[in-house]
Amino acid sequence: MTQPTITQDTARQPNPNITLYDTMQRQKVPFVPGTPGYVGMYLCGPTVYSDAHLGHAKKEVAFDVIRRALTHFGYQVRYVSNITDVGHLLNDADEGEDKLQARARLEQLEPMEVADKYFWSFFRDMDALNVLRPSINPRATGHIQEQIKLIEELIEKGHAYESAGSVYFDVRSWPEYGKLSGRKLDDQEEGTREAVRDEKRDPRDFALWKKAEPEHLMRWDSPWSVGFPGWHIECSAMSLKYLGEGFDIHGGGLDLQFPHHEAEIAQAEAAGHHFARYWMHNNMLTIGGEKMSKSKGNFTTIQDILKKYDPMVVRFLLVSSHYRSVTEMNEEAFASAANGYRRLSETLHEIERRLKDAPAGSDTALDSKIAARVTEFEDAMRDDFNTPKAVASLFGLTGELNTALNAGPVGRDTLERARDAYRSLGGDVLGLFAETGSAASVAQDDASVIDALMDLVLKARQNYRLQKQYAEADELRETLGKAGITVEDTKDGARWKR
RNA sequence: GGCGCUGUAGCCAAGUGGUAAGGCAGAGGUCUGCAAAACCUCCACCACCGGUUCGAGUCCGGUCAGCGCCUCCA
Repeated sequence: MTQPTITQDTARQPNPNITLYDTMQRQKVPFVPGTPGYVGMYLCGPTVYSDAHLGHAKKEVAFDVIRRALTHFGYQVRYVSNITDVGHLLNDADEGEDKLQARARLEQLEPMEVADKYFWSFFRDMDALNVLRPSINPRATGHIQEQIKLIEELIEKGHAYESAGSVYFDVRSWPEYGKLSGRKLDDQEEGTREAVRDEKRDPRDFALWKKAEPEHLMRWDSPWSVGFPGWHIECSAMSLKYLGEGFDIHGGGLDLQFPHHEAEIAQAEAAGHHFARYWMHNNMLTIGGEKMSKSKGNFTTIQDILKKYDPMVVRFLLVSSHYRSVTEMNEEAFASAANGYRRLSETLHEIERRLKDAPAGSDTALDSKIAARVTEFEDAMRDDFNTPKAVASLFGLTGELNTALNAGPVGRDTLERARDAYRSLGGDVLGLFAETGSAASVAQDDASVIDALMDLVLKARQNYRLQKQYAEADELRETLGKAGITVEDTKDGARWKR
């Protein structure tokens, strides 16, 4: 899998006037990074205890596109996304077996084997979807010391307390708790079971450190007990470690807004740190109007969908809706995406074919159309990363180019501008047009053999056609079709594709 | 119950008060030996009822329907 090259256009202004929707302020605001020219962003990554599904794909692709767009506009981006490999509890009642351990028992593996198994499968899926790897990919189990240190700071400042070997955040000591999600403490239900409630000063206090039960496998030494860190503390500790005080963007799924992100903020700020300056949340992926989720069981894993559709089609479908909108998935949506995406990529491929043998010169009228579409695309992305609008610009460009290509030869300079527009906007920014299909998997040697054979076959067919022996010509076309090869007759002769 | 969101054509999906982007599917056409591809044309009383306004999908109020969070979740 080749990672796309991000080209930096030094002529671009360092301030591209990007606006984004900040969940904390509940409105679109101008994006101004803390350090001019640089962006630090953190994305809550997966808990590696099962295969990723399409909901995870929406989140990963959404923030990947944001990262790519920021890079496109000239920022240097440090993208940190964690791996949660500590087995947190099955529910927030602070009781019971952890998710990793449960899975390990099921698969007859050590908890860390489970974590690594799904760690690798996660990146296999993300690579297929052309999601760029994080700049830094910290694992929670590798940062126990940092988490303990943050907990100590919180105890020292009077915002956390130890109880029976566990440590809890004291929500009543931090009035700002709830500011991200707009909740008041009194509104919240109490979800904790009786036994644990006794350990807490307030039922809404959440765990920073949990004392391990004897049967709990993942455990570390700490000043309070042999145990494991709470659910929320890793993200506070690791984002601050790798991005520093007051980093720019914190992202995640809308369903993490409360309690996870709320807790992250409280932990960091109560300890005296400056936390994220902008909060961005992607909306959910739905199926039949309902959120796709592990617990509902209505999920499709990325692995399963890739058996049916090209990963670029999946990605195209995801960027066809806005990251803050719900994305509805069904068979018709996938089929629609497959057909639409094919039209875009076929045009790009036709341009690249023509470039092999293009006349010198350029078409100034077409050049200005291309330039207008590039501007249109970039304006859409500047406006809170409006990918559906940006995709519409690509379709506009595609129609204009196909009209010109149908009309006759197009000059090399113009073809190169067109190709660069596709590769830069559709490729580098939206992450499309990565060659991952069967065509890319054919070895180079085989490809040249196939090319030679196809030249021969098409020449024979052309002879039949010239002699008006259409039955024979059509039979050749049908036979090739059954082998997965499409033959199309054009003004410039026949062409084929797999 | 509390907080919040959404309802735009058969499907997916944008939309910053000024006569509804885009894609897919569908219909007709151009091109072609026929196909295919491409291109052109056509295809929406914006859930409902009030209100504000010269003007509302867009703002306000209400009704209905659906969804999310408040428990693990992306």
